[in-house]
Amino acid sequence: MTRTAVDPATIAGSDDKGEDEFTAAGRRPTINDVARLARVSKKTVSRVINKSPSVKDDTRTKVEAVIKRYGYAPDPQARGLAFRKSFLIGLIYDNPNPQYVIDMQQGILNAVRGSGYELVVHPCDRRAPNFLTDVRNFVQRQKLFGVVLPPSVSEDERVAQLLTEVECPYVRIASVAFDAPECMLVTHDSEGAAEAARHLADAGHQRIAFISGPSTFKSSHERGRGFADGLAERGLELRPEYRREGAYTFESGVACGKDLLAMRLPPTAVFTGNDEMAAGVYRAARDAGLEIPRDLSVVGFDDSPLAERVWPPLTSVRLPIRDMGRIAAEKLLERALDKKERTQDDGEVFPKLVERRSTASPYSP
Amino acid sequence: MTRTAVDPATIAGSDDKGEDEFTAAGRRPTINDVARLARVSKKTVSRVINKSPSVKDDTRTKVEAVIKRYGYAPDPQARGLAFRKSFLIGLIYDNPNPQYVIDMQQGILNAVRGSGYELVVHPCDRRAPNFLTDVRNFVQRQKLFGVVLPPSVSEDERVAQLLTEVECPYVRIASVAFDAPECMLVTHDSEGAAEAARHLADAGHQRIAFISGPSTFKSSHERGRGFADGLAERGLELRPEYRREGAYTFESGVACGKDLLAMRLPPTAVFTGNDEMAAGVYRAARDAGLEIPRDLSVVGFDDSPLAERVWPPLTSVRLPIRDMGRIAAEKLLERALDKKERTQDDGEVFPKLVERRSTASPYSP
DNA sequence: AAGCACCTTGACCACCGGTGTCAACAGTCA
DNA sequence: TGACTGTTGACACCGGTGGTCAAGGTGCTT
Repeated sequence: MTRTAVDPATIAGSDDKGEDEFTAAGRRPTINDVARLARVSKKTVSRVINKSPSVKDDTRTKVEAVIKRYGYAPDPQARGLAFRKSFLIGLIYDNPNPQYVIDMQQGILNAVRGSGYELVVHPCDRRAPNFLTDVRNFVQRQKLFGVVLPPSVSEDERVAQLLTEVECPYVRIASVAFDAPECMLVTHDSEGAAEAARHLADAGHQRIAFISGPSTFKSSHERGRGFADGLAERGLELRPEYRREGAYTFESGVACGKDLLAMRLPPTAVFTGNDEMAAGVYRAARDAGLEIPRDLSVVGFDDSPLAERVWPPLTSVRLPIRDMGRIAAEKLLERALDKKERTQDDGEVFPKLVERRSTASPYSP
Repeated sequence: MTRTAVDPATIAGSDDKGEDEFTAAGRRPTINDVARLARVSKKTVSRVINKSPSVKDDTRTKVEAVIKRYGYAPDPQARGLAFRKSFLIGLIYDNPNPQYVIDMQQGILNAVRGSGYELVVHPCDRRAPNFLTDVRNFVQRQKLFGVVLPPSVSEDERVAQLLTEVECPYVRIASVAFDAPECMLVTHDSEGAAEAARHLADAGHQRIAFISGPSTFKSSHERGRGFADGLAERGLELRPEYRREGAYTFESGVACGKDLLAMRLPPTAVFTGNDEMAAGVYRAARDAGLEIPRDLSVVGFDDSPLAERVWPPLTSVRLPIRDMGRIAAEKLLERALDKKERTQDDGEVFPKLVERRSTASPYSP
């Protein structure tokens, strides 16, 4: 039986500082030191570290005691060299939203904390000519253990194909499933958008607009589709003249907002693909002399901190981004643990509408 | 002469995909392949990679041609194992501001792009009991090439001492210098704060308040000192009763703002330690029925995107955070390049006041 | 009691893909 | 001819891993 399992967690999580000859000096114990101190061969130490089943319990205990006592942790470089793998998880992203990225990082780190894995971040530009080469170099040279792909990189089939080619495990985070379940974390954006639609429809709005993100994001379509479906449930239609395509930026939100409000029959409610653009609509409304929510209801997407900082506080659809990062990383790590233990999470999360004070019934003078 | 120089840039920056036997398969060429194809020993290839001066020019040319043709790049793990160093730069931070962190990351990555170094992020909690052990484990196990320390971690002498112990180069980013020049990047926050003070004083304000960040940040004191100095220049005093200590969070901004505005003689202008708290003051002012800037002038610090998204747009002191990240990383890399080439940047940056629409002369009815 | 299989362990070697050390081999100059 | 310098390669090593095989212990069977 070949064991490819790799899990230094038990030892890497140790908070000991080491002792004796290893305290003062900067020198850390090696596997040879541990072998000597435990009076076993280094091969046995290796067996313990890699959780080989053919080690007697008291030998294991003895070795683990020495490991813990002297704060030994295997050198990831040496181990990686032998395994032809590193213990680095890559986060490849092309996302303008800092809060999204930070939360995702935090989530991933929560999952790998104390496991000996580390997180390497790699922002990129999907439109750059050397984008794919860059990603390939990054993944292959670092021999990444796995990568997490949030939108919009997750939607790029070229990236998925490339990672398959170089045999690098990945988890794609996206609003709908378009890959094998173990490679996907589905966020069901459409559900959240539908909830926003029902919320606005139930408030009595008829002229309802939608500002999407760029069409290069699948989530843009998905949020649009969910929103239209939600309106349809209430017998309303998302009319083409009330649709605009933004760029997920504040500025594009201002522009689309101004454009919508300049219509002969402007909308009384706007749903935007993210909070940044909602903030842009706030600006447009203010410039048009309109008051939110009296003259215009606004709903955003992301529930970023910004939603609480603008006035009035923005009703927004929340995605549990930290959890997403955590689950994605867990899915990667599962593959190393021989799939023994599966977490409860099935690779799905659902958004949820957070109601604040930016929506009201349409004003009828 | 022992060469510790490490600079795979020339090759790591290559965008070639390789050829022949290395194109189709996932297999990448090793140093042995290059040696064989160039008809030299692998040691000589190693010499070329490490820019050893004792290689004949035509040998070097020959080897470099093969390297380029087959898209060879040395394995960072193997190299690291031999060097007892990795090619990973750590960013250890304890900072609640996502924009700050993302900008810093981006700056660091700009500096190391194409150099073969990668960025490993390590958020932490300075107050956690295992904070130092955690940092030590991270740095030592990964054998980090160097670390960048933004505030507030940069201000922690225990961290600096620990890094010195384990012989890990670091660059501390802070508002004042308190370490050797090659270890410091000074941001001179006090200058920006003074500029804010002069701006408010020149507008005619007399009752001027300051909401600092937590006292665990040296920058809090530094910004306060600079602000007081700026006021003093104009013959004004920063009175103790107009000082509050916040936590760099929106909520703390609201609280301190409400507290100030409830005074018998409330301030007519407020300077806050960051933009988040300024947004909090906005909220407090609105809740008190005050209009900005008519009834209250506000100046923030950071010039985060938030400054443009609130209404009215916030006047704020800008720090060039991306540049700071870039310069910090460059300072680290310089040490590898045998200090031959020094960049122009001396390890200093200066903040700058960005005037928007949140300040005016005090309202006198 | 002997014979047997099985479990556990270690000794040893090769290997991952690079680097340091040192010696050998030019070629040049005195 | 010898000393010196510049260039190159053989070999051990970084700190782990896998593989093979044999030694010793255990428990089981007969």
